[in-house]
Amino acid sequence: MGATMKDIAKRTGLGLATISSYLNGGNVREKNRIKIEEAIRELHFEVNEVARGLKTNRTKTIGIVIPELNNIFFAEIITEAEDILRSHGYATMICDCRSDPEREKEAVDFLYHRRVDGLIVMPTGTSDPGFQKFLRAGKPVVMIDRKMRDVACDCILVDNEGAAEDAVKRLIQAGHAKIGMIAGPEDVYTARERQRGYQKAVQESGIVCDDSLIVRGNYTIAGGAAAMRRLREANPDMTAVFISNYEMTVGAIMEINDLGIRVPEELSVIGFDNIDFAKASVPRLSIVTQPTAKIAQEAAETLIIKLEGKDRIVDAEQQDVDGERTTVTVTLKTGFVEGRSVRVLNNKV
Amino acid sequence: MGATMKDIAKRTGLGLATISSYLNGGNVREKNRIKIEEAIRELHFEVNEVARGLKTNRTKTIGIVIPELNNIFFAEIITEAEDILRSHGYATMICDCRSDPEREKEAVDFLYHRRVDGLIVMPTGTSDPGFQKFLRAGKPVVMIDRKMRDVACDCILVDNEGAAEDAVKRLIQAGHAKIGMIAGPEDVYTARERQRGYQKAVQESGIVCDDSLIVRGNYTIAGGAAAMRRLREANPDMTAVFISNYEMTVGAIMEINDLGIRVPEELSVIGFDNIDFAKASVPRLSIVTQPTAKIAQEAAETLIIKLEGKDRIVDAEQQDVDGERTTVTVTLKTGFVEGRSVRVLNNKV
DNA sequence: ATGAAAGCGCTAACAA
DNA sequence: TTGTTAGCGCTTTCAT
Repeated sequence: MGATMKDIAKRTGLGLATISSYLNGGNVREKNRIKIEEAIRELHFEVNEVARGLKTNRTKTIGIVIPELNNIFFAEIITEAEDILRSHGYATMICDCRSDPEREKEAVDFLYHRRVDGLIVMPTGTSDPGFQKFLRAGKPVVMIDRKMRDVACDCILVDNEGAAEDAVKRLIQAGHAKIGMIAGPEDVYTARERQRGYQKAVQESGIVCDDSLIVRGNYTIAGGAAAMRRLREANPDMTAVFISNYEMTVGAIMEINDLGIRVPEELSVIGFDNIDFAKASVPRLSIVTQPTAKIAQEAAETLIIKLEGKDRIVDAEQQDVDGERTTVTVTLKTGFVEGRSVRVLNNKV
Repeated sequence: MGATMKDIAKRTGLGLATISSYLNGGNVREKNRIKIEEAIRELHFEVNEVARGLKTNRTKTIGIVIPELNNIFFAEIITEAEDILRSHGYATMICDCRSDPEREKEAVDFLYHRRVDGLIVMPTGTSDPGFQKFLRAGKPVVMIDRKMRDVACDCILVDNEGAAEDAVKRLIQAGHAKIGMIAGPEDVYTARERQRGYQKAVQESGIVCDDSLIVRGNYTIAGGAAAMRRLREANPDMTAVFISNYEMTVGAIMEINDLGIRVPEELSVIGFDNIDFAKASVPRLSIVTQPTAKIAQEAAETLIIKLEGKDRIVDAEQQDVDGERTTVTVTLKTGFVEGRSVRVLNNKV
């Protein structure tokens, strides 16, 4: 349908190589450059990336594998990453594996067949769903939000433990001694980290440390609401609660409203993610925020550097010899947005 | 790196065509089939889709263009569509244009260059960002959630007007006469439709129809909260409110809680989308639901049928002569999930 | 700086 | 059924 380089060559009377050179930023005589540009315009020529990909063995396409697309935190990262990659000429193929390791394997395999140049992933399962295959083929893999010990690749992490620890310490500093936590699923990496942060803060401060103060939700709105209720039932005298993801924060707040508990007079609350929700809450919620844009940016750039850097063409053998390539692990700091949901107990507000 | 068909041919002593035939479901002698399969296994052969795409001029890739990825309604549809398409062997390239017509154009152009086989889009702008180019090239475009008069393609819509009308009529039937609406931005197609539904219901019933009863939010949580406040201020005697998207529903509910308004005793509420939120609300919220999975399914299937159907190879000329191809417009019914947020005024509860 | 020609991995005539 | 061959549109030596 569309015009090809051949057409441009014919039209301009130049050789194929010259056109190719022009297209790839090579040196072309001024006179010819003009002719070529004219022909391109007239013939509506557009490079066929597919053919180019076949030849160069690079598709200029990045695969993205995530647990859930309909989760604001993930969606925000993806949106941003896609934007950056596209501005560098890379297309993205997104695969939502619905937190299912089986589907995750399929997705990775699918992307491998599609010959994507690299991968950005937020792993779901515990064992490698096929990332090694990419690495062995010299294709970069960047892991987000989570690390896997048996896959040596770049990682962009968030200091989840530190974030939780910091949040809980703020509560402690404000004079709270009986602090509940709505934790996430045990099999989720970040959930474990956040819980560890809570425990660290609690233990270091020597305040009440009771198992009944930690209730596990499943990262959903309903789960957060149920957890809040159980937490309150088991600990009527609890003065503060830390909720460890967005959906559960929404659920917990709804439950708090329903129980008629006043925030922060009767209960202090620190939530997670989503500043929009925090701002709309009354009183405005204090929350831990994750640097989604920064995560995406780091991930995309790490990938692009590996992709375009001079060490791009790496021998599969050589990597095996090395045992591991130079990989980077970036741990980003979380933020904290102060609201009015934490009551200061030990001195006047 | 990977083995090619040639390698398989050499290994088995067969010709290239036989291998190709096997790969594409052709008839191959049992004996050879086994040999081929063995060779494929041993050599870890995998079809190079890029090469195949070059030859067949089909990339087995679908482009998706949406206004916002971090919007649950869109994300749910995309997730589902991606899943279906992938199960049919199609990869999806998703472009988030952030509700910006300019970016939308870029995205469509980008996907065109990438030679995607078809498009699923939820248009943002008012003028064609380049869909015609696809249609002229014989590539199907399926529009979701919205129609554009100057682009003749398949459309999967939701009966927004009917949904709003139905919701408001439920309130009227329950005896409410002063019903507020939190409407969406004026330049959003679905927002206008929902507003029209409200107006229709109100007018037909001859109840109070005051401009101050419609307040426009911007489809965000904060916008919903602000709108709720204004609505209440302007109409202290309003007994019911209809909120026309999910984010604003969250915001409105928060504001209602903050103002200490009891639902449904003092105010009846009908929200939109997201059943999770509705369920976790206390009292459980009555909401209009959109059939996201069904939308995705219809869109994906419509596309696949066009793609694989016999009328696939359509002449550009012929289409122009026809003026328009056979296009389908499907309008899906919305659902309604009954909660406990609507008070019945005219008789006992 | 430019041209000629080979070939990336596959499909699809056409022959056998 | 199977093999031979000619491209798909591009990049990339290697000459010129």
